[in-house]
Amino acid sequence: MSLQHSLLVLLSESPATGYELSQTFKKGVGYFWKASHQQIYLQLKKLSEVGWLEFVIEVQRGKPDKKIYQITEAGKAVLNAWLSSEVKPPKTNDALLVMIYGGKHVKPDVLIKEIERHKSIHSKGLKKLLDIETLYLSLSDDEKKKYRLPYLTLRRGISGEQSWLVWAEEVLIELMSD
Amino acid sequence: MSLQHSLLVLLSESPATGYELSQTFKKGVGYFWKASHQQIYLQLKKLSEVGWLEFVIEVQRGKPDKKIYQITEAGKAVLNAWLSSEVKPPKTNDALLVMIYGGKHVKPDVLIKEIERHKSIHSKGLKKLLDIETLYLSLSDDEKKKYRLPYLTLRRGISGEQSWLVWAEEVLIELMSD
DNA sequence: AAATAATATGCAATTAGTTGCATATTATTT
DNA sequence: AAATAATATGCAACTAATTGCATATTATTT
Repeated sequence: MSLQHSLLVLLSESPATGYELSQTFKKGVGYFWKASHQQIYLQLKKLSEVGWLEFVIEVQRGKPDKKIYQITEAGKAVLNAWLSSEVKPPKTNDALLVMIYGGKHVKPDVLIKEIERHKSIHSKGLKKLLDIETLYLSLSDDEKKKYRLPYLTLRRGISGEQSWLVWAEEVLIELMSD
Repeated sequence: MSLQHSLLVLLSESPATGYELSQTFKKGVGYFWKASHQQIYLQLKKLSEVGWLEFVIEVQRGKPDKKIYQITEAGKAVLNAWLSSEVKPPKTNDALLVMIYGGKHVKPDVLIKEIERHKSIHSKGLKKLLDIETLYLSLSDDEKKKYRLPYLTLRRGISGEQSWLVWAEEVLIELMSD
């Protein structure tokens, strides 16, 4: 179950609160992992109970207290073992493709509308990723070296979105030629 | 929950057994939906109970009996309503990207080996999809028209694999330049 | 000969993920 | 003023998916 490993990877970089991690998934690395805040808190608790994470509580004024988690040596050992293991490719379950597959039962307009809506979502997603890339490319060479591997994952996020958008254009052209 | 809708879409094409549907997901349309046979049987049972599917039992010699499911009129109505609804884009949870993101904790060789392994899996997957495309392209124009929309989904399967393989090459070149 | 695969279906325990709800305070928007 | 968002954490019910196991027979592979 790789949510735990995703959390360990992120925390191996720097300590963080559950909320910060939730935001990271929402805004930063959602192109390769997504999880609800409830799931994240649940797993952080479990990881703490087995000793792979520890936390300090920081009291705040005007806001709830923070629990800042950081990875333990045991957590690092587990993470390193996992990083040397084999993982399964992700499974694809894409409801839009199911819709297109069965699309002969509805009018092309219906499909076109939904594909346009998804196109808009993907375009926004791509823009976010390109903004992150712009930020990365503005770093000094030393800093770039530090984030080289995360940048490679971002490249996948970007290339995946771009290829999706190219395909969506192909589909729209085909549907509109009716 | 779109496994039910995936099953309705497939059965709107022609009646099938749970086993055949399971094979279809394994060999034909796994690029946009995957499900275990247990999950498929569970959902077929549910869909039958609510009247969206019905089945006939066919006795076989030397093999277990078959249950051939087909969509009902109620099922078609539900499917049509769903085909006109909005669906969410799929969520991506890719453990290989998590590994690459945290890859500074292991030697490049370790990452390279796992990426090569995934590359092999993806290449085989692409070859399967290209074989299906070859089959489609060998059809008569009339038959092609019949499968035009499923072919568009296949195009996504293919373009997704191709873009992944291009990206993987980029990553390997970067990792091997160390 | 034994193990595995294929054909076909299914039970059930376990794990993973989703959704709604909640607490409490401040800031911003409607 | 009321509603919503942001900051932060969390409980719990429900749904979805995974995994292991099972039945029974034949065919193929080791």
